[in-house]
Amino acid sequence: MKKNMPTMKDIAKEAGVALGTVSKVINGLPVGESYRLRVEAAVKKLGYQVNQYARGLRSDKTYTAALILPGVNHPYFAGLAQHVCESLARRQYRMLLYLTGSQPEVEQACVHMVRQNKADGIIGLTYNPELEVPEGIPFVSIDRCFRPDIPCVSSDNYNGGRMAAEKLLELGCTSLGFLRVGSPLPGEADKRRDGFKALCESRGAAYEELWLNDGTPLDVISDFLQKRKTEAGFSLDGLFCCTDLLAWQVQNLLAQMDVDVPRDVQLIGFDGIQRFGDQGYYCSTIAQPIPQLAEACVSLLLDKGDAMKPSLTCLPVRYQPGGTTRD
Amino acid sequence: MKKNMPTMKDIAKEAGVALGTVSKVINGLPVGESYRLRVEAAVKKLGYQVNQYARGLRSDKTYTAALILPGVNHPYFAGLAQHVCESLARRQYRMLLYLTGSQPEVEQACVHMVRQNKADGIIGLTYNPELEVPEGIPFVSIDRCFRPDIPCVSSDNYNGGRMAAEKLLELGCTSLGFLRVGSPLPGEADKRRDGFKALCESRGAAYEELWLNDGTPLDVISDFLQKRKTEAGFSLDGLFCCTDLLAWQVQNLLAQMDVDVPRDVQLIGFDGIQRFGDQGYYCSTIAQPIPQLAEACVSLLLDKGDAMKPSLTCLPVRYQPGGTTRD
DNA sequence: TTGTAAGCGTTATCAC
DNA sequence: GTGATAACGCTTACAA
Repeated sequence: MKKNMPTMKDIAKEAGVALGTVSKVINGLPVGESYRLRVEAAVKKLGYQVNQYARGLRSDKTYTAALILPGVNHPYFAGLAQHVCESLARRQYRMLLYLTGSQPEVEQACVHMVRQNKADGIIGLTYNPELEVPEGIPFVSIDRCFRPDIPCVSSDNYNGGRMAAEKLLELGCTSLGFLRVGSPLPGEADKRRDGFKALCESRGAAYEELWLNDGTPLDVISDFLQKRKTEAGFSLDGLFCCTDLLAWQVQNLLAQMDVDVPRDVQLIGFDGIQRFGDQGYYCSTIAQPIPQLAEACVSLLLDKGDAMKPSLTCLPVRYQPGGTTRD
Repeated sequence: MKKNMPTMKDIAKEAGVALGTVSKVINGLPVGESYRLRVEAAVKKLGYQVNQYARGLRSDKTYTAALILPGVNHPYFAGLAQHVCESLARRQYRMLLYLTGSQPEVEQACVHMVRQNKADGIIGLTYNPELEVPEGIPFVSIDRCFRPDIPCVSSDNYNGGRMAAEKLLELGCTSLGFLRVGSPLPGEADKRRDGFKALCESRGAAYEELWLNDGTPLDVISDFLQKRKTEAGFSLDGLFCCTDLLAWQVQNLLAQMDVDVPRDVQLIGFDGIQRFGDQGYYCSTIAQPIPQLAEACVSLLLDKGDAMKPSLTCLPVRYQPGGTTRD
């Protein structure tokens, strides 16, 4: 493979100039016009490509960033991967993708691997609360503030929760419920509840919640819902689910119970997941601004201003009707 | 960043051995027991990590592979990315992800970038029929045979088409239709039609088709369906759609037309896409074995046997009921 | 302004 | 079996 790959030396010989001159031309440093033309011609003629490895070895700049995610099969993660990759590409960066399955040890191993591969930075959506991040390598965290010196980017979960409550009340609900299935480890997404609850209380609306961890059988949710079924319909008339996935599952459970959505209960999810990536929403939802989240991460990681980096960046969310509310 | 990173030289000094000895220990080459222990202790003490860039520079082995995809937002692509990444990780390889938006020039640019970054190989799902692949860098293609010397991996699309027809006939259909929206550029997926049609003909079943390119407005499909609506129901009683996405769109159109699925028409898609990645199918479908496809690609790319590489590897598909058929 | 040469952290080839 | 030493392709002082 490298056998046939021309090097700067070859270019220098072909163009009849010195090695250093070639390097300067490649890197856009000032050089005599006639020399530049000769070098550029030789580059084209031999089809020269810089060897990023050699460059990285020498100058500690690899134009590569690593994205660490639990997986890429879930639409939210897929969206992040897509847009982070695009944001990086816009800056001529390549993306190394590491998948962890949310296992703390794997997350840690990924960080070590990144160190080996000398990426210029890491964007990570991780759960390991004790993740060791070697200093010197820029790290931006998604949805999780796990160290004050590591900038975290997330949606404005708190306001998202508030918006959900506000919307449900605006749509005529009087008795609200919050359902949550998620990681037992704390994260920014937990604020969805806080915002929702806060608004309920400030408006004096009835509030109830079910807080579960990942892995809880659906039966538990089913029971919760079943107990609230009344002859006329349902004792709660507005439900906020912490994710679209949960909202979708709840929708199915309610359908099985002959509770009509949105007539008997109105439902709002969170995330803004679309079928097949772009074919419409599963439910009314608080949509996360995924492209902007991605761009914020990349910008925070690479656009080195001298400015102090905010420890938390919250991007505004947006209410998206999707058929499970009466609007 | 590198300031604090210990190098082999540091290890050698710490352990009081020569540089070459350290290298041998790191690479598992035979070395005196006492030396090995000393080196290993030093490695642990200083927290040494190999610099893959330096290694790559020297030995042209980077333990990195590139995956080139149109995007990662669509569930099929997301599944491929997920499983290719896992298959690579199992072999201690990292994955560089390049996204092209199916644009031929971008695809070509990605191939060039990979060359710069000296990946050990490329797995690509590309459309550019004239994609130039520099020799010397292993390339495995997904769903597209575009050069005889480049191994292609895909599902057994032909048999998938046959299975769809067979299943529809088995379920009582007598008048079958094939619907297709896809790239105008030829690919392995086109064989879905061939298999479907061949089985229809061999069984003497009525066959009809609609062959469209990406970007065609839904109205065209809608018109096609509308024309086949009869008083009693629908003039076709079995429909095979070339993708689950199309099957889902057709399902919606039929619902709008008050044609009942699966009562009036039975519907089979292709791909095996699940909602939220793992929450059940959109429709009855011919499911692609995505983990196996990924593993096949990686194996073909990295497991260098002296064996000749097959120019086409077709993996078996599986029929998956999903509510749009009467089984 | 241009050319020269010293590394960057590894691996691999030799003498010892 | 072990330890110098020369590459690998590039950047960057520094000298011409």
